[in-house]
Amino acid sequence: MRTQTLDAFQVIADPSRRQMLMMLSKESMTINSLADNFDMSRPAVSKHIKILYGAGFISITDIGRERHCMLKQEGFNELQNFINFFDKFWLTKLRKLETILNNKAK
Amino acid sequence: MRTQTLDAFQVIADPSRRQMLMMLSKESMTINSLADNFDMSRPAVSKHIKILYGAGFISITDIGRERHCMLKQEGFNELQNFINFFDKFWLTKLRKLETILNNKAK
DNA sequence: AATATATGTAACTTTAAAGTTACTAAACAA
DNA sequence: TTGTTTAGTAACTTTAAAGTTACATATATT
Repeated sequence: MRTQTLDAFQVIADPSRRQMLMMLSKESMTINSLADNFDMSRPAVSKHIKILYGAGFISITDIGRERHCMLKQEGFNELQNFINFFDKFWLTKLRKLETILNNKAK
Repeated sequence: MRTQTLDAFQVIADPSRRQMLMMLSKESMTINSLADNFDMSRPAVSKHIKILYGAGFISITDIGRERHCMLKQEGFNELQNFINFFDKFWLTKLRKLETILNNKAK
């Protein structure tokens, strides 16, 4: 696995990482407690966490030898912007259709 | 390039495909007119379009030998659900914070 | 009919993401 | 101090996404 920083879209392209984000929406978790829920080695989970951290999806607080991961809003911003753009597109399209229908009804 | 169907998240992980979706939000375009805007071969664009089509991001209307591509809402649904989930998460978190602050102010 | 245009497909190469195992380092517990 | 737990890193392998070129096919155009 490459540890080079991935962009927000690449980050959520991986199902395991999306699953990790979902789990972290319930409670903050350590690397090991996350790893318990996945069918992959602990180092693999560790690298996913590094990627999530690097892209601003989570923050990490070290408590002794444990690393506590919790969600961070920053990473989601680019995705929200993308989706918002197309939400507006579909809304505009719908309005145009309504206008056409209204004109026909006259 | 594999032509196997990719999920919605994998589809938008590619910057070229996101760019294609942005362009199609302005106007419907043929494969060639799309390809003119990218620094890659026409077959490469053709395969991206196939992927976008396969995941429900675009519909295609054949007119003679031309294929006219236009946006289709279906492909965006899964992404919207994902983002909505976390939008709600942040909103809930904000409300909890407000409650705490209000209690302190008493 | 011959030619040009628009597109798809097959076969191939390159690259990097995702995983593995083995090892290291730091914090804690005995 | 010795051993256990938590986590990161290095080196490596596998796989598939992304691109290429060459060729095939169908529709227009002349």
